[in-house]
Formats: sequence, C-alpha cells, structure tokens
Amino acid sequence: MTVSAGVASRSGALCPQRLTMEHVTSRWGVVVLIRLLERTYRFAELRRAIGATESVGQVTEKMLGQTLQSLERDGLVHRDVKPVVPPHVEYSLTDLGREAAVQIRALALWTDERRERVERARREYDLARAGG
Amino acid sequence: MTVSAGVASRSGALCPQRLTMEHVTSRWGVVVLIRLLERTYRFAELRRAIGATESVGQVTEKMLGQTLQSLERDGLVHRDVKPVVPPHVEYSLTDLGREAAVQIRALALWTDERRERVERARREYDLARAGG
DNA sequence: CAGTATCCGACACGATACTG
DNA sequence: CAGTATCGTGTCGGATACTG
Repeated sequence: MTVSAGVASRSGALCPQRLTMEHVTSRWGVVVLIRLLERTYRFAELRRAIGATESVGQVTEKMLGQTLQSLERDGLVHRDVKPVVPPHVEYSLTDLGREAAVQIRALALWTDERRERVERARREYDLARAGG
Repeated sequence: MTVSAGVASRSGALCPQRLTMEHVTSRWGVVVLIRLLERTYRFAELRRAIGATESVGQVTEKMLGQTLQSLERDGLVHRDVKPVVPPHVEYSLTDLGREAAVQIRALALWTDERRERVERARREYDLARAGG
C-alpha cells in the first residue's frame, strides 16, 4: 500500500538521496521524465506515447502508475485531477521535476551518442577474454 | 561467468544504451565513478575509501568487483595490472568514463542539494494520503 | 592483495484480472 | 479513462568462504 515500501530497504534505507536517484534513473522514470519535459500528458496518452517510441517497449499500467506515483511523492511530478466523468488526469513536471528531467535527458543523450564506442569496447573486452 | 549476463535480460535486452545507464547509475557505479574522478585507486583502497564515507555504507568485495568489471567492459574504467607480487592493480577513468562521471556527479550533487525539498514533499504526500 | 564462487532473501518488473 | 490487486519470475545485492 505504501508507495515506497519496496525500494527503501535495498539500498535507499540509509541515504535518502539514493532513493531519489533510483526513482529518476529507474527503467521508466527516465522515459517518463523526458516525455513530460516536452509537454503535459494524460495517463493512457503517456502510455501510448512511450509504447510508440521505437526500441523502448511497452510500459505496463502498473509500472507507469508506480513510476508516476513515486515521482509525484518526491515532488517531481504534478498530478492534476479534473473532477469530470469519465476521469481526466493530467501529469506534468514541477520546477523540481524539470531540473531533474533536464539532467536525466542529458545523461540519456550522452549514452545515446556514445553508444557505438561503448559497444566497441564491449566487443573488444569480450574478445580479449575469450581469445586469451 | 559472463560479465553482463545478469543485468541484460531485465531491461537492457532491447536498447543497449539503457544497459550503460544502469551500470553508471547502479548502487555502486555512482560511488565508484565519483571516487575515480578525484584520482586513481587500488582495489582495497577504493573499498576502504567508500566505506569511510559517511552514510554510504560498505561495499562487499563482490559488488565492487562486479561494478568495476562492468564499467571496464563498457570502456569507462581502465584496469592497470602491475606484474608484481603481491598483486598490484590500479583503477582509473578513461576519457569516456570521465565524461560519464562528470554527469553522474552533477546528478548526485543535485539530489543532494534538493534533498530537503524532496523530503518535505514526501512528508506532505504521505500526510495527505493518511489524513484524508 | 585482488579478486571469484556459492548461497540466499528482498523486491523490481511484468502479465493478468478487476474496480470506480 | 485511470488506475489497484494479485501472482510469478528473474536478479540484484549482501554474507560468507575460498583461491592465486
């Protein structure tokens, strides 16, 4: 029931900053933050947008909900519930969230740009190990 | 036996950049990169240095070895083995590694600086949920 | 000193089903 | 539409013991 009961004990027990790090660098945290940097999204809309991104795969509703919830709890994401039926909920970044998202996007961009170099390094490493 | 067999299937199977992200943002990847940014370290020396840092806790030899190995495989860390007895091994950052470390350090610094705000947000969130 | 091997528990993540 | 509940699996990370 509690939002962060899970991740807390593994490595975030001491050092609450580490917990925040894990939220923003988590599998879907990264994707969500980058998406919300461009604009506000609704739940299903965000889900579809992520799924449509090549090579990122689909998010399950559970994981998206969980990710948004921990980001909201940390004060990085704002959840705006319009009192209408059918329900209409909008997610956006807070100022704090925007700061985080910018850094995460930079990091994601970096890994993207260095991808070739890293893959080459991995091949060389594996080859050196196998060959002797 | 293979270095990255483990982490590969969870979320890095597609999207090899994500794998790199997970290595550098991993529990000990962050700490190691930041440490190596300041200077070269030997294995046990690095282990002690990390353990000495308040609120970071101790690394097990296994995790430190694993972390260094994946970072080396990605071409971020250079491992220099001196052919002497007893063994003497030095770890340092490559140019690629330094680029990564700088970004990680910035992110770590950010979460550190924003810690109070995040904790306040968490308290408010939890209170709002519990109270009504 | 510099690691590797093995066992183990906690939990992230996913698939599926159900609710207001 | 916007989620929560439940179950199953892989694996991350720690403890301990052992090797060159």
